[in-house]
Amino acid sequence: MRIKNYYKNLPHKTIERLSQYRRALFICLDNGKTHIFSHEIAQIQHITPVQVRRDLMLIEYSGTLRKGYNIQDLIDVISDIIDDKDGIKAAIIGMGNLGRAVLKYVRGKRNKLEIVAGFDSNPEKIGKTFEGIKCYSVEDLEDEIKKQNIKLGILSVPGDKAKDTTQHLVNAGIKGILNYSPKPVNVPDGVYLEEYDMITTLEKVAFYIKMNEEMEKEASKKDNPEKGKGR
Amino acid sequence: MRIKNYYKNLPHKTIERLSQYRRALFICLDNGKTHIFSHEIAQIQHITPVQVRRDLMLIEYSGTLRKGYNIQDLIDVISDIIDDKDGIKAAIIGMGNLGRAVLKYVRGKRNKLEIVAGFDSNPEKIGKTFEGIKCYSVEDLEDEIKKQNIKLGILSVPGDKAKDTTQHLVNAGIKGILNYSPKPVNVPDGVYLEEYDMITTLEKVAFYIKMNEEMEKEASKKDNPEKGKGR
DNA sequence: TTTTACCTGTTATTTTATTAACAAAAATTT
DNA sequence: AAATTTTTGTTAATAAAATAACAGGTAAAA
Ligand SMILES: NC(=O)c1ccc[n+]([C@@H]2O[C@H](COP(=O)([O-])OP(=O)(O)OC[C@H]3O[C@@H](n4cnc5c(N)ncnc54)[C@H](O)[C@@H]3O)[C@@H](O)[C@H]2O)c1
Ligand SMILES: NC(=O)c1ccc[n+]([C@@H]2O[C@H](COP(=O)([O-])OP(=O)(O)OC[C@H]3O[C@@H](n4cnc5c(N)ncnc54)[C@H](O)[C@@H]3O)[C@@H](O)[C@H]2O)c1
Repeated sequence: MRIKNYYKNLPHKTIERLSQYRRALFICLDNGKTHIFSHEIAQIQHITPVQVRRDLMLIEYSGTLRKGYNIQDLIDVISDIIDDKDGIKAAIIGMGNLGRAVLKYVRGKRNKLEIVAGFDSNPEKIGKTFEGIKCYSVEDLEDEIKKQNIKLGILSVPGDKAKDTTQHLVNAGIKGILNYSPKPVNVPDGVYLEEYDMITTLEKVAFYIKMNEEMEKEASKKDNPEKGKGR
Repeated sequence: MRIKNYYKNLPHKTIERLSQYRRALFICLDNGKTHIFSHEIAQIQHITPVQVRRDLMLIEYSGTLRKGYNIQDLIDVISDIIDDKDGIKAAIIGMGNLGRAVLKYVRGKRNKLEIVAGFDSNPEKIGKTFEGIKCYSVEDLEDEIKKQNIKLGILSVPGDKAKDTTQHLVNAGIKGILNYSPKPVNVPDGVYLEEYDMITTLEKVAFYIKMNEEMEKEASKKDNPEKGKGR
């Protein structure tokens, strides 16, 4: 029991990092490497080597002393943990700029996470194929989700449509939603929700830019104290 | 001193939430509301009312008992803290699907965070205008960044161009980078870096979908214990 | 062969973040 | 006018995450 399900107690942050490690490992593999040290992974991910080793300890993966971790092995172990054995099907609702950017980026990258359908309300888009996946009418949303057993919905519709669309997804029995629309939505218990807003990320970067600048200004005042006297 | 700079000690998570609160407050203001309770903000953001009140305590903003917080006031207070007084200019490097989606979304939404230029290597895009902003050649990147005093770079170029482009941004004296390219990049001290990968977010959602399902399966076994005996 | 340098894996400690508990005050009800 | 309800603001307690400390082992160097 413990052996089988230990990953259910993994910290949320570790789950995120495992996905990031795997991405980094794929890149390293492409570059012809076979082994990697914790400090190398750490450098790529901008974290500490201890953090990496601790995460790997939690998933009970061991490397070789002085040789590091076997990249392909580690990819397999991480995949075992974070991927669903049978794969999870996803759909994009709202095939605009963002929806298509997501589709293009994700499509074909992970074999256990497949985008199998798009939905839109615009007649010009309905029936068309984008990156090899078909765009359905939102009117068929509930039916298609059920029929194709789609569990994950990626929401990229305009803000004023977010609430209704979410309701349809929930009605269809969706299991998780990644909401990129500009309005927060609500889901019932049992549906996992994640929301992301680029403006928040941008504002965070802007805030720390401003803070760094102010701290530099203060530091230079200390070097020339006569300049920073008046108060 | 303490009064002037207290926000430098705000937790990182609080900074993120302040941006999210402000977004929610804008929406409420649009809906004609003037006041809001902590539990209402909490409900929108899927967090607890205590979290909200604690954040507001940290920024020393007080509401009115039994009336809640004045929305416009609170927006102003948050803006004072997270916005730069003189505004921060940003540029998008890589005007593809993603770059244009970002541009379209962010453009004009925040008056202290302005996207003022795009850059691309594709001759068909260079010189064109998207959403009212001009697309320059990457060859002019360093010059334009310096000339226009652009401090924030949004990276949405293909992965194999990420490293070089970052170097150019750093050379030009950029202060912060938001990297959406599929390869992690490195920056020197003093440059604030944030990276975001949709696949990581998707994989996280997929992981918790899988976990929820397995937990439900186990729970139903407990209800029909005879079914789940064999080990 | 001994020493040194270099990594891993784990436990202990510290820091950061969240939640709980509760006092105080204003509006509302009885 | 007393009691009740509702909501804020703050301190105290808990939980989650990150970092530090270090033991132990292996390869390479001396
Ligand atoms: N969260 C973020 O970081 C972020 C970033 C960029 C854009 N956005 C937001 O995401 C949304 C999509 O952005 P975009 O640039 O692709 O916009 P867009 O206008 O290009 O695309 C929206 C698409 O949704 C379709 N649509 C409209 N109503 C619909 C409905 N009821 N059901 C299904 N489809 C419907 C439209 O036909 C269109 O194709 C916008 O609301 C935008 O504000 C969010
Ligand atoms: N992090 C994420 O969540 C995420 C999501 C979607 C896409 N992506 C990635 O972001 C990048 C952009 O995605 P997209 O869908 O817009 O791709 P795209 O191909 O539509 O856009 C890339 C743009 O970059 C331009 N470009 C190429 N080399 C350049 C250079 N040296 N300097 C400046 N511009 C250059 C191209 O001309 C093109 O306009 C891709 O690498 C994609 O994999 C990341």
